[in-house]
Amino acid sequence: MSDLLERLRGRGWRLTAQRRVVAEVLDGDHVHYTADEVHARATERLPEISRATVYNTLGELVSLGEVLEVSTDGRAKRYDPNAHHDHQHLVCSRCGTIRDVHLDSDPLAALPVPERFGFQVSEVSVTYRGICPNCHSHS
Amino acid sequence: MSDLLERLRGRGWRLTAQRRVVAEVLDGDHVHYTADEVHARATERLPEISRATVYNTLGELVSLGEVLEVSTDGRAKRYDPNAHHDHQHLVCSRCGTIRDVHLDSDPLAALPVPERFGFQVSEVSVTYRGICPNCHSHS
DNA sequence: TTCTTGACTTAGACAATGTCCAATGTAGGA
DNA sequence: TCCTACATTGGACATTGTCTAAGTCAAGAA
Repeated sequence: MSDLLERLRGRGWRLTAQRRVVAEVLDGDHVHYTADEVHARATERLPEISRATVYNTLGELVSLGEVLEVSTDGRAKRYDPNAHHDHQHLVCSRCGTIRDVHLDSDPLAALPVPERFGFQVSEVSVTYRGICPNCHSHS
Repeated sequence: MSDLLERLRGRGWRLTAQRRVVAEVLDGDHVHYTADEVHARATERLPEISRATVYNTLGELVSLGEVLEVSTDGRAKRYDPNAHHDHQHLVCSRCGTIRDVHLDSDPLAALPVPERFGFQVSEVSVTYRGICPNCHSHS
C-alpha cells in the first residue's frame, strides 16, 4: 500500500495532509475499521481532521477501487484496504472479529445462468459466520 | 405462510392485531421490505400501529427463525419471509431490486478447513450484484 | 361471563451512523 | 508568488434503530 499515494496522485488526486493520514491509517492487509475508528486513529496524528473529510476520503478510495466497503452486520460499514486480492470474510457472531478468507472455487460459478434472470452479474460477496476459537473457549 | 400464525401460537405467542398485521404484510415468497416499508403497509390496515411494535415483531420473527434479516447495502435491513428455503440474493446495483436465487453447490463447501481458522462456521450468505435487465435496457 | 395478570403496545426521547452545505483554507500549476 | 479550483471544516440535518415508562389487552382461571 506504500505506493497508494503515488497511484492516487497519478489519477489527479490532490494530496492533502488529511488524505495522507486516512490512507496511512488504512495501511495494512487485515484491517477492517469502521469510519469512526478510522477517524479516531486519524485524529491521533492530525487532531483537527473532521468526520466529514474522513467520510469523503473513504468514499473516494472506494470509488477508485483502492478500498472495499464491507457491511457484515447492518451496523457501521467497514473499510478493507485489501482490495487487490480476491477474498471473502469470516465473521464471529459473538465478538464481531473479521478475518479475510480465500475460497476454493469462484462463487460466481455457483450461480447457474437460469438463476441470473438476465442480470449482468459483476460482483459477488460471501460472508461466513460462526464462533471464533477465542469466544468458543470462553463459553 | 398461512399457518405461520398457528405455528407461532403453538410457541406461546400472544396473538395481537398488530402481530397479525405484520405477519400478513410479510406474507408472500419474494418480498424484501425494510422495517419502514413494513410499517407503512401495516399502517394501511391498522392505522395506530407504532414503529416500535413493528421493530419488535420483526425482531421476534427473526429470532424464531420465521423470517430472515438481509442487509445488502449497509442501509436499512430487509426482512425476507422465505426462511424455510435455502437461497441467496441477487441485487441490482442500479435500482436495488432483490431476487431470491438458488445455487448449484453449497457455498460452505467452498471454504477449505484451513481457511476456517478454528471457527465453528454455521452460516453463509452470498450476495450477487449486477445490473438488472430493466435498468440495463434503460441505460 | 367476568376477572386478573403478565405480556404487549405506544409515543416520543435518544443513539448511532451517515450526508449536506456555506464558509474558509490550501495544493499545485502559471 | 499568486490564483483558483478543489478540499476541509463544523454543525445542522437525515435515516435507521433502540429504549423506557405508562397504558392496554389476550387468554387462561374461576
